[in-house]
Amino acid sequence: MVTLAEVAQHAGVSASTVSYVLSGKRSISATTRQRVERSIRELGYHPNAGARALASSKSNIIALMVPLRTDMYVPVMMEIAIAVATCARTHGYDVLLLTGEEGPDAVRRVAGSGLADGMILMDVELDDERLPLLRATDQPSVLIGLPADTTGLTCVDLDFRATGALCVEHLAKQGHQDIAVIGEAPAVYERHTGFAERTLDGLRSRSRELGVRLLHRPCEGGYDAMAVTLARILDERPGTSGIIVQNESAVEPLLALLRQQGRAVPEDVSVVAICPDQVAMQASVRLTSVAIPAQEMGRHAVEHLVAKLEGRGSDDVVLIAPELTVRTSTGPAPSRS
Amino acid sequence: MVTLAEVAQHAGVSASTVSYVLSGKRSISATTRQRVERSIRELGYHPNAGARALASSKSNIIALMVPLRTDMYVPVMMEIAIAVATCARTHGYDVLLLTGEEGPDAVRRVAGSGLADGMILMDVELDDERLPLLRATDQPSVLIGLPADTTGLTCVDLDFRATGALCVEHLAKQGHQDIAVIGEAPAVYERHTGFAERTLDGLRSRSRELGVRLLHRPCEGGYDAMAVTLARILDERPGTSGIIVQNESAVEPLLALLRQQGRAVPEDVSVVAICPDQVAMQASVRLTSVAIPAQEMGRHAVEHLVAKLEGRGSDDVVLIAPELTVRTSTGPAPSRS
DNA sequence: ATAGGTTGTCGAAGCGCTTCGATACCGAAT
DNA sequence: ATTCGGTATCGAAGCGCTTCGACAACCTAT
Repeated sequence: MVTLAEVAQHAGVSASTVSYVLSGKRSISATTRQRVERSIRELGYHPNAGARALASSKSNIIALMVPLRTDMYVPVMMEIAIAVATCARTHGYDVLLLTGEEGPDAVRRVAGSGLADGMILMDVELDDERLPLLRATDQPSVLIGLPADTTGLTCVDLDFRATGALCVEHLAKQGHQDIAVIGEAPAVYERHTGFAERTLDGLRSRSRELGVRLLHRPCEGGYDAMAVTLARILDERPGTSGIIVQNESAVEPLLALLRQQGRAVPEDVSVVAICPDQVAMQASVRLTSVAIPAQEMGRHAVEHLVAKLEGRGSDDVVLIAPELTVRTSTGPAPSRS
Repeated sequence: MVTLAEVAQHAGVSASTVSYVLSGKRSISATTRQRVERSIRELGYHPNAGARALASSKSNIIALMVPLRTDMYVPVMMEIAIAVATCARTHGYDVLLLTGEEGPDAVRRVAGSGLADGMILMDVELDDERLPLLRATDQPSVLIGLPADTTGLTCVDLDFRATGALCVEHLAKQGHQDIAVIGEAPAVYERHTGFAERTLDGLRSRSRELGVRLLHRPCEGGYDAMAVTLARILDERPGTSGIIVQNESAVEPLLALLRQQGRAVPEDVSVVAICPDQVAMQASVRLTSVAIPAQEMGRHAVEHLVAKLEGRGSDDVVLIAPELTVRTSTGPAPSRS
């Protein structure tokens, strides 16, 4: 293992000079710099992470806390995680993967040990138990998701309220009067995951404004649960001509069931999904959808955190504006006959 | 930030004593130990990761390199990653998330900087460019997946050869004579991802042994591609009564298409999937399947790596035996009429 | 009673790096 | 000629921890 001292000796300079060449924190003459850089290359030098962390009290590591559950939004979570890792690297940071399992303890451990310079939390609940700790330790952090109380916190999320509104608007504009919403599993609403409630809020208030009827039903996802949910919806509101789905694992079952019942999409029923673009495009019908911008969220989170770590950050809430992409699953409402 | 020295002072002992209490590397009297532990608790002491890494030249971090692609086996990858993180924690290790993006450079960087004590590589290709480096730097590592040449490497994977054989066996035993295999996307075979070829190998040799006809077709996944692939298969082998799918994103489209064509599962066609249990159970038909044991693979990988790091490891290849779970998508072959 | 072995504790020497003066040199301004 | 502000470099002091050798204090077998 090559050390700074060896590089210094090889280049005929002092250790501190090499360090300054590396960090650029003091001016170094061009000739010296080149000599040092050459030695670094020739010896294949890599600075030792531990020593660096100790001396500078910065680890250049960002901790990313992902939910332990693997039963929901898996592709989204994965995409965010990868975006975070990739983006962090471009800023010179590595990413430490923490699972939700340890819960608040992980926050304590990471903050206490100086393992990471800051952390990004995913799957934040409305009243998350990690938040008090985060505030108390003033650990630089960014949340992906929106808790109930955001004071003193930096958050990034899709504007789910606007997302809901946008979906209703799109359908209403096409003349749909009776709209059904197939939501996440009941457990999600019970856990108060925020995004689900905000979406619902947007859906409801916009439909009220536009004077369309809205029926919301949570759904476990999967074929059987979807069958039951859909039957109930059509029973209660036979005139339903627009459906909004916010549940990845309900999308394909829904389409299969509609097909099976002889309801054509979009001639008889229009479907709007809130899901990653990939899901919308891979489905058996190209779905009109509002994308969940996983990459963008990951990138934003990292950039905000890095800004904080460099002292130019601020606490604020970034809501990404939703974008609705029209594909072939929505069209004008069938004329009422 | 509380330091070791402060704990020592508070407990009225020397710093080294505290260190030995923490590490257990030398015997400490019960009374002293308790006094120290109390001080640690009272002061809320957390050892500094950087200092520890520097002094002991062990970071207690495992690097996990995940593929950058988010278009394949996402749930499996995620599950493995989470299993790795969770299991690593039980052994006192944290996990550093590296994306495939940096490629071999990441190996160099991590090995050189002492950032991680060892690494786990996912999505290993038959002739992976990271392998030479791994061998050269004798970086402790474990691969998830099987490269062409495993000398000097430790690998963990599902025994895909046996998996293929098992699927054929199950169908053959039920009297199916004409079996179709819907495989991964052509790109996967071109990339020589190993597992696909090994599965195919198992499928082919077992079907030869059992005297059943086998037709293998790669498939992009998604509804449209599946429609084309299925049509071709049924055109070429109208008598096909058993289908084996190894492609998560083809499963649901396949079932939808069969339903649409009036082919009942399992009365007319039996379907066996090679996929995570969750996919098999959430599908519109409970699928008979061979599970991809993501958790187990992650756990194995960590345990092997930890063993290596503690000096009791050995280079070997662990192939996890496949298990076929019979659900409701397979049954006796329809009588030939 | 003495040598020999345990057991429990301490002090000090680093691990490889960053960073803060201090120093030496240069040209420009007085 | 002297002073001043810059620039380029060095030396040394730590960062917080681990670990090794030393050393008391004690127990046991002779």
